Amino acid sequence: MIDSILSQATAQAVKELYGLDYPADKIVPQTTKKEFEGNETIVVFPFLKASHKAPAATAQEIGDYLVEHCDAVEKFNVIQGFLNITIRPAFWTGLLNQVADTPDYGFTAVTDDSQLVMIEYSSPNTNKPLHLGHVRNNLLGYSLSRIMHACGYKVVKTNIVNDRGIHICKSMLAWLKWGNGATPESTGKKGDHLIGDYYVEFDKHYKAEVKQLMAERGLTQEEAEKQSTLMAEAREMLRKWEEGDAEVRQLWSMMNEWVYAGFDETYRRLGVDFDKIYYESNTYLEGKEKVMEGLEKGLFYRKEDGSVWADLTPDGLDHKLLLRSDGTSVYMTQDIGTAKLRYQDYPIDKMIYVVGNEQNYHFQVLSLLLDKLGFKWGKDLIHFSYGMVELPEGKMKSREGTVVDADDLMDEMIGTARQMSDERESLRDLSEAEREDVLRMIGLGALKYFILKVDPRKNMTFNPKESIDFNGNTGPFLQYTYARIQSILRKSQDDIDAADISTVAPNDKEVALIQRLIDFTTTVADAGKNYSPALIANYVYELAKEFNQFYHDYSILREEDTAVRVFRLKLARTVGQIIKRAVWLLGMEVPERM
RNA sequence: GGUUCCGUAGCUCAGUUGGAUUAGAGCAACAGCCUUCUAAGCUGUGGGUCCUGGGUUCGAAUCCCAGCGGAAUCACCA
Repeated sequence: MIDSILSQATAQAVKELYGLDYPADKIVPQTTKKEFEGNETIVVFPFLKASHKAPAATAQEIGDYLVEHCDAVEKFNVIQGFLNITIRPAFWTGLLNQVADTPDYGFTAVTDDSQLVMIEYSSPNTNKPLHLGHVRNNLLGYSLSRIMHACGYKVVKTNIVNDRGIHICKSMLAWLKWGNGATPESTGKKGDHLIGDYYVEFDKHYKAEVKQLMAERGLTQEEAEKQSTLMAEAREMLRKWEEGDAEVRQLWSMMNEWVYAGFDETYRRLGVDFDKIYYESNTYLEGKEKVMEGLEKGLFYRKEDGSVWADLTPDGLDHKLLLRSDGTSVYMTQDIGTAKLRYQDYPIDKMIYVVGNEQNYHFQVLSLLLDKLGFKWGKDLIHFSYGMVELPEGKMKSREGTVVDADDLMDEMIGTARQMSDERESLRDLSEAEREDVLRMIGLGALKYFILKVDPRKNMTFNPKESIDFNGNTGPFLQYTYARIQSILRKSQDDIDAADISTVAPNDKEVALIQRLIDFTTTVADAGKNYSPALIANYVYELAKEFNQFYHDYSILREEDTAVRVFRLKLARTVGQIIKRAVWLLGMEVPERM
């Protein structure tokens, strides 16, 4: 808000002084560097062509104009082409009051006219439990949904569960062969882990069989894999499933239910949820119709063997298969089908797919195809593409047992939080349940922040041994800062909102904090525009750090001047409010004490 | 080979619409700070050819071109 005042005033100055129509929104004042006097800086280089004067002289003239015509400006100084403006103190306290009194500060309200954005994330397979890669996906998707909501969108969070296919049949087969009727109840295992175990079991036996075939009959690996009876059985099971074989379907339903129960628990612990869940078993046939429609319209073509293709060479891509020669659908066809159902269910304006960057090509193609097929949001669909999570040794391989399991990871994080808080006194007077809740927030906060602070596009390495830090640029640091602020407020005797702080002249550091609070608005907007939780994460860290550094040497509660004391308390409280709001956008919680 | 993305301190990362002599944090290392609001903190020291080379500009880690290095993808798999 101070920015827009200055932009407007400067635009007006340039217009009157030099007759230049320079758009106000192109003038972006920046916070002045610490080494220089002033609060906001305007760079005057863009105006030199109109002023026909040296940078310093131009800055001087604009500065004079601003002091005269703009209330907010107290004084200024000029260093070359940089106009450093000092804002009147009363303006800062006014701004602080404004932020403090706006409960939904930084957020845009959602109205009936708001656009609707659908965000797809998670999208697990039902043959194994969630791992670290899913965690990144889930946290990004969920945070994104909150950011979009804060930017004024109606948001529908959705999940497409890949509940059918050869991989599930492998688990089913292994369970039949070696399961001895094991259930989650009989084993005490979460359903998703139980199923995951049988998937691994299948792979073990399959590998052994292939190895044996190679040794006994001198086959190549490829030949041996083709002759594997286990794989043949799995395929047969898939065929039966597609036929609707009652027995297979029943087994399939039962095992999937176990998995869903397991997933639900993991999602609940992670703190993510969905508004609408689609199952691939319901959508995988839907796309066919759309493809046939496209074929009739001449958008696609059929080869002699009966397979259907899209020619995307005009768009710089390849030919893409849409229906196999036997008429069955492929991955792409399914996604078209899912899109069709979603479009029937919701008036979607914008669609975001949170899917790993290994599928960049897939979504490029999907976007073109949906556009051709007449989906209005097809062309602009957003593939929120994120990098892989790697271990120090390289990629995670579920078959080699090197995956970091989501449930184990959360347990570990909370365990570490417990260890670290054991010596702390601040939690002593809490009940057992309350303390557990705090530890949960801290452990998960560490995990969430660790993942979200990184630019999503980049691959990231996760070192399980060094695990996740609780010191420095971390979630617990933010939570700590918030908890400390709450502690200060608990101990203060002042009625913060009743006192008048308009007479207080904030010092440089206080001004810097207020400026940062105000920046929250633009940060949220930018995060929404760039789909970047990392932007929020880095903003809130800077805010918390600045607060900690500043308030560390301060004895706020012993400050004698009431107005100054209350001003500082109010500033602290507002910083706390903004931390809480910012962290909410990341799907994190803050404890009142820790 | 084609396409897309990435390359900043020993490590993990900020630096997104080009801006200020000295490019920032955290971790790790070293030196300090707990009878005063929470030490999951604060203060300080050391650590850099911003992958390389050109170009645009008053000004480039940021934009453009070329190259180098890494990742992903280019299936009648999902």
